[in-house]
Amino acid sequence: MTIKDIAERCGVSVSTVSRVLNNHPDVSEANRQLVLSVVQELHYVPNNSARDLVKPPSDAIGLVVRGVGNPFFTGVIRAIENTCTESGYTMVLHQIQSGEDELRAGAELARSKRLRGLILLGGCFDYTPEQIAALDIPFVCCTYTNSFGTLSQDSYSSVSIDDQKSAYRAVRMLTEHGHRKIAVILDSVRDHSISQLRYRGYCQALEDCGIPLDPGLVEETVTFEMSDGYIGMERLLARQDDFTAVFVVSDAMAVAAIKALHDHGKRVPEDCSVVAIDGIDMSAYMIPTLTTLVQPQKALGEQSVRILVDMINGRAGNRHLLLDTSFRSGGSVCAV
Amino acid sequence: MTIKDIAERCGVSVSTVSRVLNNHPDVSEANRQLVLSVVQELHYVPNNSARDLVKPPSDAIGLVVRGVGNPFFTGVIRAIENTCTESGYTMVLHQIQSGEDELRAGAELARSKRLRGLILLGGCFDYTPEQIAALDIPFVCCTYTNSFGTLSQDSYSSVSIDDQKSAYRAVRMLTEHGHRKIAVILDSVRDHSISQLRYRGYCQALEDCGIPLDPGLVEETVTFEMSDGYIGMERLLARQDDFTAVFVVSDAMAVAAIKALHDHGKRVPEDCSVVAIDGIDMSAYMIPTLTTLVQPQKALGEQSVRILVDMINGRAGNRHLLLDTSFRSGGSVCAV
DNA sequence: TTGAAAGCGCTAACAT
DNA sequence: ATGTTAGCGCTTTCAA
Repeated sequence: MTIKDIAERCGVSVSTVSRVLNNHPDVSEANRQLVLSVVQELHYVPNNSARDLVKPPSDAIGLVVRGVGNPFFTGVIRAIENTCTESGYTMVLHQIQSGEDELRAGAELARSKRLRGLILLGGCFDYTPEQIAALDIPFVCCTYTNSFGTLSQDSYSSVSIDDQKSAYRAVRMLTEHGHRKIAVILDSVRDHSISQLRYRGYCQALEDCGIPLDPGLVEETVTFEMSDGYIGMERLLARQDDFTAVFVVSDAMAVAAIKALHDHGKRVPEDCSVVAIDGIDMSAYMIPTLTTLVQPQKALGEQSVRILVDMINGRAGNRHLLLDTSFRSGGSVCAV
Repeated sequence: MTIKDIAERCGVSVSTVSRVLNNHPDVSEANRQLVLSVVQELHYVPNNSARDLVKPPSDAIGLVVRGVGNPFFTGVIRAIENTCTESGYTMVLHQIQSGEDELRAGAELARSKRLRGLILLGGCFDYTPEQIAALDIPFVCCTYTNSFGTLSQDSYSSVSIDDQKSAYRAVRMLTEHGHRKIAVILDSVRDHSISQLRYRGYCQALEDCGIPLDPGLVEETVTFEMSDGYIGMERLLARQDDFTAVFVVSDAMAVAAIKALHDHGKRVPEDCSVVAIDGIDMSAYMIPTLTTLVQPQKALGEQSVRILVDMINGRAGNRHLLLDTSFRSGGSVCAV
């Protein structure tokens, strides 16, 4: 079932059919109706691959996401979608697996869909110049930067928070509440991940307060999943339970950690204060509300699109935006 | 940068380049290496649209999702992805907006990607035969059925729970705990949505228990968002607060409703019991744990793929699977 | 082992 | 207003 079948059935040429399908003006009303009715009747659906192949660069912006299910991404994706639409662009979302290479995926998407620009969500922190060489359209790293890579600042754009600083703030907030025994839960501290950056902030805060780093209070989990937040806390408690506060690398894991504390007879915040970073919707509905440093999801998405659109239009080059987290004071933290 | 550029640069024909790119055996090792190195050097990336256009039906299964951010979908998507891979198929995820037509999107995806089958997640409950006519590949509705439509059973497949029955079970569980004043929070009860089905179960349960339906206890929200769970509960409380239990249409909204109860000085479950349907990850980490009827996310995804694969292989025709929800007893419900 | 050429479905000149 | 035709980038016969 192609445009040709429709044309034959109507007794017109493929161009006429194409014109009708694309709302071109130069078609007689009679033919327009005829084509439309046959399209209906035969249940014709266009082949977008063929269209993509032949159409000039559309006004499409690609969004490559690793893990659409990540609750923190939800708000960011929505903001990106809305801002794209407002700016007259179409967003094409492409989800990739944990093992996949987002740059490769992005490059393929760019070619196929003739994208004008690309936004990467949940990518790696350590690109090399060769890796991004295949990308011949502007792109922006959303919610992360090339902290561990060798990219020059002017070869890519990014919109993110300062992860190390935010973690620092979170932990300092705890020390200001008199906490000295502060545990931390995160996934690997040495794989160039977001955890590594946030761990740095944790260490820095302790150091600035003259608190020695206690390896027994550092819990490294296998994954970033909620379940590992729970397990991590259990392992922490099994090892030593004299900490009065814990900094968890993400809201989701913090929620699970709080549950683990509760299940082991510890009250939050009386027996243990909990602070995290992210500010996902759900954590605001916890009882007590999770105290956390909220990433500006909406702004992260919006600014990513704005920077990209500016680049597409040649109005500006690569830029890097470091957005501030906002402190959401919940009930999960109290003074010692 | 096309395959032609590579060919010219290498001094070979496009066919040779294509062979290398597709790992065909009949290429001399020398040429293979040459092509590969030039591909590297020029950062060539293939155009998938052109590939899709010319390749025979791949082993790809399409997944059209309305709202990837929906936490309930997360587990289902993961199961679908895993089962596709296990079965030797590739999953292609396509996210659509609330206003978009999932059947149309599915049909386009099917043509473009030469899909073998389609899975719809979060679609409408009221298709007509004409609407599905454009779909010339097998498809299965995942987590919903055509309850309000006019499709014949053998014209489509589905894997879902019995929403009405599950709601009935949830409410009966409350009545068995002695509750008579039972409120309900859901989005529109008359838009052919999942809420309408679950509302029916609620009404049926009340009727079977001889409890008259009190319109003041029925709270219809505008959206399915968490925030509306909170607002819904507030409106309910403002209207009359003598109910001892509430049935909420989804876990996410229930979590928010519990927060609203708490913020208004009501304890859960002592002052008000709460039960929901879904069983998202997060609700298991609530304090108290949310009592809910858990949808078998993994099975929903797995079975959808199995049915689809059976159809693709001609091993079976359209089927309908009604999976059971499992009761998760949390701490959000107690006897009057 | 290689290359030439047809054609996938579609759009957009260009011609009429 | 309509038809003819040349590609878009790629894979795959078919010949050599």
